[in-house]
Order: sequence, then structure tokens, then C-alpha cells
Amino acid sequence: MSRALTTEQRIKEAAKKVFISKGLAGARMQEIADEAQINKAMLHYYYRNKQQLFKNIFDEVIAEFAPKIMAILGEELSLEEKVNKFVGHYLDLLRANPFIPLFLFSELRNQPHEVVEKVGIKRGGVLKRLEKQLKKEAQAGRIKPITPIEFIANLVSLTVFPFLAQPMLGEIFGLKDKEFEGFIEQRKVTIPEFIMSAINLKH
Amino acid sequence: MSRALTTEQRIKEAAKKVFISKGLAGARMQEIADEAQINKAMLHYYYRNKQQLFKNIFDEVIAEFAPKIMAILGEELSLEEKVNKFVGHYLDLLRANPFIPLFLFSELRNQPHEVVEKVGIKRGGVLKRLEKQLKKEAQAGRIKPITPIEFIANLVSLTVFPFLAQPMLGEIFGLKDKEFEGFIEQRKVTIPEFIMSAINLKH
DNA sequence: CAAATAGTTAACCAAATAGTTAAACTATTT
DNA sequence: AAATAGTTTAACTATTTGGTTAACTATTTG
Repeated sequence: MSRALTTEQRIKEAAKKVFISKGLAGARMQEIADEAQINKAMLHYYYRNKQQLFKNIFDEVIAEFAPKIMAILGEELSLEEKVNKFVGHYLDLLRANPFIPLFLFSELRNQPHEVVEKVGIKRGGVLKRLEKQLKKEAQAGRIKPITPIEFIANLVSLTVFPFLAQPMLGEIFGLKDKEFEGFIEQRKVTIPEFIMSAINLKH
Repeated sequence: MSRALTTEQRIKEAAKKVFISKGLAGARMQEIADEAQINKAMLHYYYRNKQQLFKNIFDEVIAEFAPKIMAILGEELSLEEKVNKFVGHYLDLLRANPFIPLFLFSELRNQPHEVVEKVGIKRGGVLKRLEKQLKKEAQAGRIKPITPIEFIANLVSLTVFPFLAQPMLGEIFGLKDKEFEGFIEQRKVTIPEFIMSAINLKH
């Protein structure tokens, strides 16, 4: 094994890149092969067909993203700490992989049940704990009442959406890649401030 | 013209439906023809090829969505009224066309410049006016300072995101279609509250 | 080392799919 | 009603694309 990467690794890298930017239907086996600098037949040697290759990549991407992220919401932290940690971690992850959200949401449409299975968010566990925390804080008069579904929807919306709209933000506000990075970095601070302000009762 | 719809209209309806749910790459001319209950050759008679058919649909969808929406941000309204009107209108529009956002963002990747051209948001106009309003409110001590890009990003994020994540929300929180509608209806109230709380200085 | 095994390639194939043609049919004009 | 323009269909062609095969090369192993 003298080369830096094995053929299988190169295939995975290539497939990941192409699938993520073009989706399942838009990706071409030839393009993946070219990207991996191998013969097209090798794809079929390592992964029987396009479906299986895709499934492999998709599962890997989900496994890389979902667990570490959702776990934060279940940790033993104050609300403010949770929001801070969630936003910070997630933004870093997304900045390094800005095309993942669109890729995931696109393919989510085709098989919602399977995706959620893989993501592994059960309605119990994490959610129940967060619900308790929100109720407790609200009853103590520290925050306004908010359902966990709204809380999570708002948190994830604010964090993820800019990456979906990146090309548009870029065009409208004239943000180059470098400036977009700055914008994201800034949002590590402003999103938690925004959320905590929104639900806080005291200044 | 005895039939309810002309052939061209039926083609457009069908193409819209198929393109929106499958994307450009995933859509099949035969499927569009079947959906429109016509011969495949008719597609080529009315629209020379797949690209042109797609471009037509895409332009129409953008023209239907972008202008009415962005205009609100430039109107002569208080911030609170703007937020209320924007969220209310946009949510209604999206509820009737829940697949549009994913469709737009997917195809946005391929041609960001053209899309923004079509959407017609120039950096001047609407944006400049909103910026002035935000500055004025902040200087008067009524809201916390916020850049227009963050304001718009937050507003649009909170409004649009749930439709992208709909299948996931459905699975995780067990929302059926009917309940999702209720969730959206509820957000007409909670999103403006959330935003105004977040930026307001006084209770 | 030699046989077996694993990895790789170019050429090929078949299915799917976009696009074309010519003829028939229908509505409109003269 | 004849001519013309517009519409629709079935059959066909061209191209793209996922997948296969057989021959070849490198590597492992007995």
C-alpha cells in the first residue's frame, strides 16, 4: 500500500463529493470514477451498483452528523450553555461541510422514515429531558413558556438555514467566501444572544 | 376550446409538479407527459427540450414567489407590522406550496447569479430602506442594534426552515399533515413574538 | 517459485431516456 | 369547400448511462 489512499477510500471521497453536490439522480458513475481517477468498473467492483454506493455514502454522512449534535440537547447543561454549545459546534461542523444540509434534506424527502431511524432521535430520551428543562425554567419564571418542538425548530432553523441560502446571501449581500465565514463566525455569538433574548423574561 | 385546460397549461401544471418533487435531474419527460395525459412528443412541440421546459417552470415559480414577499420588507410599516405581515403572508404561501423551498434552494446551487437576478433583489432599494429603519429604531433605544443581513436571515430562517425539515419534524414529533398545518398556523403568532422579543429593549 | 487470489482495465451491452419525423387529424381562414 | 395553419399521435432514432465481461496485472500465499 504505497499510495496515500486506497482505491476504496478514493472512491468514497469521490462519491461523497459528487453525490453531495449533485444528488443521487444528478450524479454520474463516470463522474465519480473520473473524480477518483479510476476505471468505472471499479465502482461496481467495490459497490455492486449506484444505489448501494449511494446508501453507503449517505449512511456515513448521517452517522457523522446526527449523533454528536443531538446529544448536546440532552446533556446536563443550563439552557444558555446548551444553546451556546449547540450553535458553536453545529456551525463549525457546517462550515467545514456546507453542502451537507441541502444534500440531507433533498434525500430526506425520498425516505423520511429511514433517515430518522438512522439519525436515531427517539421521541423519548433527549426530547423528554429537554421538555422537562423548558417546563422547569418556565415555571420558575426565568423564561417564557415554549414547546420543545418550537425551541428546537427555532434553534436549528437559525443555525442551519444560512448554509442552504448561502449562494443567495452571497449574491444579495455581496458576501465572498471569506466574508461568509466571518458572518458565520459572528453568528456563533448573535444566534445564542437572539434566542436567549427571545425567551428570557429578565434582562 | 371546450376542455377545461389547454394542452400547454396541462403541460405546465404537470411539469411543475414533477420538477418540484424530483428536481431537474430526477424528472423524466415521460413522467411529465403521463401526468399531463399527453404524448411525449407534445412536450417537445411546446418546449423544444427538457432544459427549456425547466427554465420556463423555474422562472414562473420564482416570479410567483419572490416579488410579493420581498416587497413587504420595503413597505412603510413599523418593524412589528413588517414582521407580522411577512411571516403571515409567507407561511400561507408556503403552506400552499410546501415543496417550493427545497426546489428553489436545490436549483439555486447551479446558478446563483441568475436566480438572484430573477428574484430581483438589488442591494439598494428595499435593503437600504430596511437598514435605515433598523438604525433609527436602535438609535431611539427601542431595539437592540442588528444588521439587516442578520435580521433578514433570522426572519427567513424561522419562516422557511420548517418546510424543508417537514418530513423530519413529522417523524420525530409524530406530526401528521393536519398537525403540521396546526404547527404552522401557530407559528404565525410565535415567530413574530420570538423575533420581537429577541430584538426589543422594552417589555 | 508457482498457483491462487485480489485488483484493474478497456471494450462492450442493454436499458432508459431525450429528442425527431412524418403522417393524420382538427380548427381556422379565404 | 378548398386551402392553410395549427395540433396530436405513433413510430422511430440518437444518446446517455448503469452495468457486465473477459483479459490482463499485481499481490499474496502455500
